[in-house]
Amino acid sequence: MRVSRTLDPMDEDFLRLDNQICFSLHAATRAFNGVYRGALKELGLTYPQYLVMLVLWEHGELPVKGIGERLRLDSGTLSPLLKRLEAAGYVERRRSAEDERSVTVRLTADGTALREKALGVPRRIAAATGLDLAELGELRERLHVLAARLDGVDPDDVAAACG
Amino acid sequence: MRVSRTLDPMDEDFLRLDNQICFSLHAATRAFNGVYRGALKELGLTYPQYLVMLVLWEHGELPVKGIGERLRLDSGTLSPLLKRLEAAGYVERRRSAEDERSVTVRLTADGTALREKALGVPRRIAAATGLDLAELGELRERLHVLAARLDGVDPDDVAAACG
DNA sequence: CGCGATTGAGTTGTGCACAACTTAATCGCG
DNA sequence: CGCGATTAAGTTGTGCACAACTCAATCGCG
Repeated sequence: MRVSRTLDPMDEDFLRLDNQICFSLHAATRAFNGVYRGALKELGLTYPQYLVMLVLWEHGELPVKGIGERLRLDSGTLSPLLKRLEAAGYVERRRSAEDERSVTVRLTADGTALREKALGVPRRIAAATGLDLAELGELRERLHVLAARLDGVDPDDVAAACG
Repeated sequence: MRVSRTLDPMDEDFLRLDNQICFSLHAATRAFNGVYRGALKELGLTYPQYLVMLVLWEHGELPVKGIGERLRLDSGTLSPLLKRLEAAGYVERRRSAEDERSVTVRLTADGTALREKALGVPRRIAAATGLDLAELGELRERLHVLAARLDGVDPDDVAAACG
């Protein structure tokens, strides 16, 4: 009963298009990472570390779980990353008093001060894209919708249909 | 002399927008990866391995360098990845006769056969995005332009302007 | 209250990305 | 031809993403 699907000549086109789309996304992300890498080197931050700092600059202080919710990252990724940010002197981690399971991450003076040096980064990145603010905003919106849609997909659905 | 730049109130807006854009791109890529992960599990492939297989299904046989050029990946990434694809029985690697520096990667019978099972994947992914072919094509084009633009940027330019 | 279920953080193991490096083969210029 | 420069692949080391797991603290229901 699934023969009609796997023999569909459209699938050939999909495979070709897929080649281009998934590669484009992959390549765009890595290109972005590369440009950020250059911009962030002087701050001593990697790109994911910069994301965490952005969140902390906005919220001041958050539990690890709160950072993870905002960046969709789990403790397996955040724990070592935060340990490195702490070693760099940009954040402090302290066990919460109310809930001993929770760890609160707070900016140090150095971490707060780093924001001043980071202010120039986004403008430079935006310039490198060659897009104006409106176009960047639209791209952001599209990617946001796409990510939300994909995050809502049941993995088993996709797996089941591709067996 | 750079005070006039770092005090520009626009930089505050850029930092906020940047927060959203770079996060959106990051999140979209990881969401895509997640959906592919589910779809590719039954094929025994990771997403980057799938990209390599797509290239090989199209070209049949390529030197490592040729794969790297098409996917913008270096030997540090490809060598171990190809070793795993070889261990899985999907490709063969053989030292080129004409140029002993080069290694030719070729599909095995299993690797070629795997394409049939992969044909159903992209359709399923496309469905998960909720976008039609035209929209996907447009997204691909935008990302392609963006990546090309960012790849062309001199890293030192960006670094210099963010000191 | 007491105990099983849940939750938050961390650890371990695998794979990818990339920088910096090594090694061996080829190229090309004098 | 000979030798320094370049090139292809591979290795090493760091950091991220994620799955699967541990452990301790908290929750919540009987």
